[in-house]
Amino acid sequence: MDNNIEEKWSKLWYENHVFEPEIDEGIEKFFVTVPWPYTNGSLHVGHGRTYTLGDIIARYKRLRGYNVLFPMGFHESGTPILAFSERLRNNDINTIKLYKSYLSEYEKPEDMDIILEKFKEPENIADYFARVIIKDFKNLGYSIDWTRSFTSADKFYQEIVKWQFRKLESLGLLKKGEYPILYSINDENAVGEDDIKDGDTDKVSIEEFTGVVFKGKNYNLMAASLRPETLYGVTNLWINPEARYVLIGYKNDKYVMSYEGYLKFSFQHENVKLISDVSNNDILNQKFKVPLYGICVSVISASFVDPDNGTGVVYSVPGHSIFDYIYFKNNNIKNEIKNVVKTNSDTNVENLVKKYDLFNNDSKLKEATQELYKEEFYNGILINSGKYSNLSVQEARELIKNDLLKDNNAMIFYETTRKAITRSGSKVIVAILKDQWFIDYSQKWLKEKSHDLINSMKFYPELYRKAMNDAIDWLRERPAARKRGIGTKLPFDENWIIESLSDSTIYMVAYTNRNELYNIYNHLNNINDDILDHIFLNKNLKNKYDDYTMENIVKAKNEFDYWYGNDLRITAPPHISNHLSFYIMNHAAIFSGKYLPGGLMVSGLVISNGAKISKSKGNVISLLETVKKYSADIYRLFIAVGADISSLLDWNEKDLTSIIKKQSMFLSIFENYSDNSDDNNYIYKWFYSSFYKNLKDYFTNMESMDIRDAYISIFYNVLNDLKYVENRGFNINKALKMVMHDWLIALSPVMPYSCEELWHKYVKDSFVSKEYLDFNIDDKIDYNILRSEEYLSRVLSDIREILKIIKYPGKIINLTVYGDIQKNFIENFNNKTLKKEYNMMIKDYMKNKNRIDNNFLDEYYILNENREFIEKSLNMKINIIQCNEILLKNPWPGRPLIKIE
RNA sequence: GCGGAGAUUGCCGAGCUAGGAAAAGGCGAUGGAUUUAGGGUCCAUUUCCGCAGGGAUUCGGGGGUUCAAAUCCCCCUCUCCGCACCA
Repeated sequence: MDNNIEEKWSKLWYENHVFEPEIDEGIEKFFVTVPWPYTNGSLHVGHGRTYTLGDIIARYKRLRGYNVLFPMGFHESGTPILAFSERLRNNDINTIKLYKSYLSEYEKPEDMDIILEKFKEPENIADYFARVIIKDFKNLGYSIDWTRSFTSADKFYQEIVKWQFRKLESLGLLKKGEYPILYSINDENAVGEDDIKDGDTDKVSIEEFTGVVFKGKNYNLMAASLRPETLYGVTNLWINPEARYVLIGYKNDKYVMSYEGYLKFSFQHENVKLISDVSNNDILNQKFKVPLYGICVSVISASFVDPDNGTGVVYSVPGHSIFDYIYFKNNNIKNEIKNVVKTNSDTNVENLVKKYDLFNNDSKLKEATQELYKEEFYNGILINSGKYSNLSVQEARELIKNDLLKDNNAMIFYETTRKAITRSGSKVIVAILKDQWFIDYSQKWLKEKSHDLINSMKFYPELYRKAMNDAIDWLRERPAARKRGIGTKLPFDENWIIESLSDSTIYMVAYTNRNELYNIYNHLNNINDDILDHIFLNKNLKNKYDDYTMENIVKAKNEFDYWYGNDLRITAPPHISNHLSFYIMNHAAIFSGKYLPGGLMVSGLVISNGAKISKSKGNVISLLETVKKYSADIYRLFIAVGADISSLLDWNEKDLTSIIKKQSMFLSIFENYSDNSDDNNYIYKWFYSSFYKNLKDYFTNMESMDIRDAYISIFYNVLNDLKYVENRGFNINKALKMVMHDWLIALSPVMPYSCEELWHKYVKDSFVSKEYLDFNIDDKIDYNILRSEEYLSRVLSDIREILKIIKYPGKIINLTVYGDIQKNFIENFNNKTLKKEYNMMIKDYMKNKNRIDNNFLDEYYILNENREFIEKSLNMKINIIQCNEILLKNPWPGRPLIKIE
């Protein structure tokens, strides 16, 4: 199908408002959504799966007679667009390269620099890609109602987000608290994955250390540890002889730690004061008391201590730390080594040192440490640890940590899981945000409501219902606002921007009445809560509004009442633990009854040529490129039949080729069509029945969203049937003519362009995209005729099997079909009214019993009707005989006797 | 580690929910047909054995339940995904 045809229909659909539905109380509505795309770049073949599935379902529901709303908007919230724009402003080479590659799909080379220049303003990136994505989606033939489109940066929409947050607040779901974040000291800003060097490939996260306080005469030492449960095994403390240590004041007490540690600590606690530097000798000359345990230990220099990890002070547990143990042995330190954790295995410090030969080869040091920690964490029991003895390591760790914190013997110290710098080269640490806003998803009433909702929804495939329920249980508080990024200002505190996933949980409501809300906002410059309460929650208006506003309010409410409930939302698995959970929980919190989500479809991931799609693998294939190269219908066909919805779909040339072949076969059958036949044969009746059997299977499968199976029936099987008619020597045009009308409608959800073109050429001058398909087709299927054809092919295959085994060439085939004798025998045998003279048939009957067909087809007639076909297929003559005697070896229904001469 | 999904033929993948002659469909391979240059299209074959439509063996490994197990139950091995503030 050439691009001109696609363009033509795309334009005509748009001009004729084919996909812009209006309220019609007489018709049942169906409201389907897919997540709005994020507009920081162009889309690749993987992105297209969800959107295409959405369109296929929208189109299918339309042909089933539903009033279908399939809208689309754009997500512009969050930091990535901002970050990309900033990098362009900084002339970052990789970012420029990336955006040039996006632009090269759409623009002439000479225009690119001008556009790139504009991208230094973030909103231009968002606007630009929203525009090209619309173009991509139109090219793909999506039946989207673009008149209801909006973005998360639109002012009127942000009124809804604010309303939503005030609702959450009134429900007691908003909270404030402390929260650790990744932070750049130089930039004085929170940093995300995008801001960190190699942040996407080597993830940085936050680790919680226990900063244990060792009391001394003049000041305390703070040693940050991940394993507070080993406290009773402490033999000494370590500091680095080369590092700078400082004395700090905090909460009426004095502490010593490395300078780097102090910097981090000061971002995690309030009112931390740097007093002075402290000489290493001063520290080394003192003893410090181990909390809880109570003994005093000395401080020893150790070069392996990293001043930029934790506090730069480490407590030494040679019994359970391989680093400490090796340093003990290498430096001949005589302190007693104490064991405080017991496991049943041989995995302990000494054995691991031997196993990996760590004294001579420290390359495996980290690995061995991991192995030890894992073993002790999961299987360890505390010993020699005072009142904590006999507790499991997991219990003891929590308990000791809490006991230490309670008496100010420890403070929480956060550290990054690896050393990280931003793209601009400044250091990334963990800072504590005061007054972080959270949405509290941990509340029981909300979890219960959400589970109820999930259990009332439809899931495709079913397995995601459990995944969804689990995700809801696992969710706790979620930070819901950030200090920067594109988005809506938090209504209670304008210094905060609502976080980008939290501003997109109920946005589908605005698809129903986008234009009216837009009007109201433009007219009033805001949208009061009482208006939105009225429209969305059916509450009474509190204020008086002018006629224009009232008109829009009434219309907006009608639209919402008619369309809402999002009947089906389609996404990918990575959304389960975030977007979909928020979607469900926010709806459960705010809405009820028919306005709650109706169903969820989760489609598997798309890979490309066997590998995960990523820039580094070089297998990113742009959606636009694909459509240009192949065609929208080919892409859509691949999405529909390439894999089951739940399984992963591999985009590759080989599978694509076979789909292209099938599609061009389909097109050429139509191309060669002419209405020229008055031929009559039972094969046409068979084809007709078989077609409606396939259509019936199509309906069954589409109703349960098994799109692949549905299209194997209606596309592949029907094509094969047509070929079969042709191979049998009959007229393919006559067969095609009988089903063309219904076939094109049924295929149109997946191949809208081809079907639209063929429909206009051969059927009539209306839009196939708006045609309905009759669901009641049972009376069009003649099962007897389908069985006849099955019978025929079974006989043929039996004959072939025999021919294969016998080595001599036969000339004539005698086919003896069952007669009245056999029929009567079966009936009488079942009724136990068998006469004596038939007894000799019993043995033969029993032997073949489970292969006998109990539909008594007129086999004599069928074989005679198809005599020519059989003879031609086998290149042999056949004799057909109807049996009328009692035999030792009988023909039975479905199993004629075959004798080759 | 926890939670989830999975292992079927040369390969990709159905079948498993409701147990009843395993191998749908596709790709690849083989043979044949076709005035097919080649790619194309069609027919057949593609676990093994078989000179009559038959038989045997198979669904990651090992047990069990059952007249009957790819399917239900238990154990083991291996693979993939998620584990949080990021769209």
